[in-house]
Amino acid sequence: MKQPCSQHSHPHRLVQQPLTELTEKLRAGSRKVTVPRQSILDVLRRHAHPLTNREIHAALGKADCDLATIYRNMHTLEKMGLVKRFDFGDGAARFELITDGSDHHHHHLICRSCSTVIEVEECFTRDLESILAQRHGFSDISHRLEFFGFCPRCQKSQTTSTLPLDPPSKTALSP
Amino acid sequence: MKQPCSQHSHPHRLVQQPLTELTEKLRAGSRKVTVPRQSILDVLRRHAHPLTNREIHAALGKADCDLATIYRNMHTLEKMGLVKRFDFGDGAARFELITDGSDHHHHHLICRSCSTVIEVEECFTRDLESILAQRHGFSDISHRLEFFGFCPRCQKSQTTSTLPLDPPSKTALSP
DNA sequence: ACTCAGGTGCAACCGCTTTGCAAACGGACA
DNA sequence: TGTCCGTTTGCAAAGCGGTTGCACCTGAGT
Repeated sequence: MKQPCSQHSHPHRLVQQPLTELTEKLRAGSRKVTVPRQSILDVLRRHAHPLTNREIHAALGKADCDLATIYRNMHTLEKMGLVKRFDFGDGAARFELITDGSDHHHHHLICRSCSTVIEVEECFTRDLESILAQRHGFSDISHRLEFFGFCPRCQKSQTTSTLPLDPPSKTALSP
Repeated sequence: MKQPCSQHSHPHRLVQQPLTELTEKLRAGSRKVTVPRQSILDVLRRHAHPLTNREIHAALGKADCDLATIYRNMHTLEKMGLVKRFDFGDGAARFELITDGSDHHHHHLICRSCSTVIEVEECFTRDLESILAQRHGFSDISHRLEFFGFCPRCQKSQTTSTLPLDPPSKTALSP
């Protein structure tokens, strides 16, 4: 959440910067390049892992906008292929910027205790998808796949306490 | 939702029936074999695919109980290993009975349009799990995997109409 | 039958998300 | 630069899945 000097220097040039391919895509869809949209894209560009709408909202800082605006924009950006939606199963949608224009299919390994996120490049399901398409006549098959476990740090802190064997956490993510 | 003659015959024997291993498991966990619990298990036993809490509630029929009771019981039953929770990504948890006592790991192929569910036995992710455990030091790795697509019937009905190419459905499930 | 931990119904509540509406804004065009 | 129109925004209310506190009820051991 490091923010560049926001109060004093270049106050009117900051928002103009990300006029890259992102804004071009927006215009191509007869979508307007608004301040909230640029700020949201900027926040996502500065974060490696998927963010919830609330996290985006919190990270906006001075460029604050309504939470409803973020929800609406994430739908728009997703539909335009600028952003990808992930579901960690905790009831809150998460979003990642699609940087290079191509999707870059990947999954995540999430700590059930501290919600640390690690990107997973491997995906063995493509073959299975075509098998399923053939066998059941389904088309446009896609999948959702996420991994859950306990990260090294949380394993240690659990061992010290009286490790609750059954449901390891109520507050954090669980599959 | 076929219900056996409920009004006139054997009114007090109907509920007694499912005293199988299920109820034994309940007792083993110092859990009581109550009418709502039996009814819920009975509903799940009559359905092949995962049901939401609302669907279970609707299927209860005469043995109606509060929705909150179902929510509470699904947690209990899940914790006791009688029931398995699935997440199709539409915000509502779904539950399947674990019939034979063993988990029987599987996934689902879900139609994005009509929500038809097909069971998928294959799963290639076990190897990947151990790779991830080694590489990142995570423990107790599990995964969530579901497939989405368009079933044969919905493909046909789409072709007749002016197929909306982008977001195929707003009401149904989408990954 | 007595007793009590566990379970239920009810109603209020929580967090994430959507929506209706009036005002504000972006961008094309004159 | 000014006008215009469709898009977007802020605000507030509501929808929806799920949880919780509390008083009452019930299953099951004695």
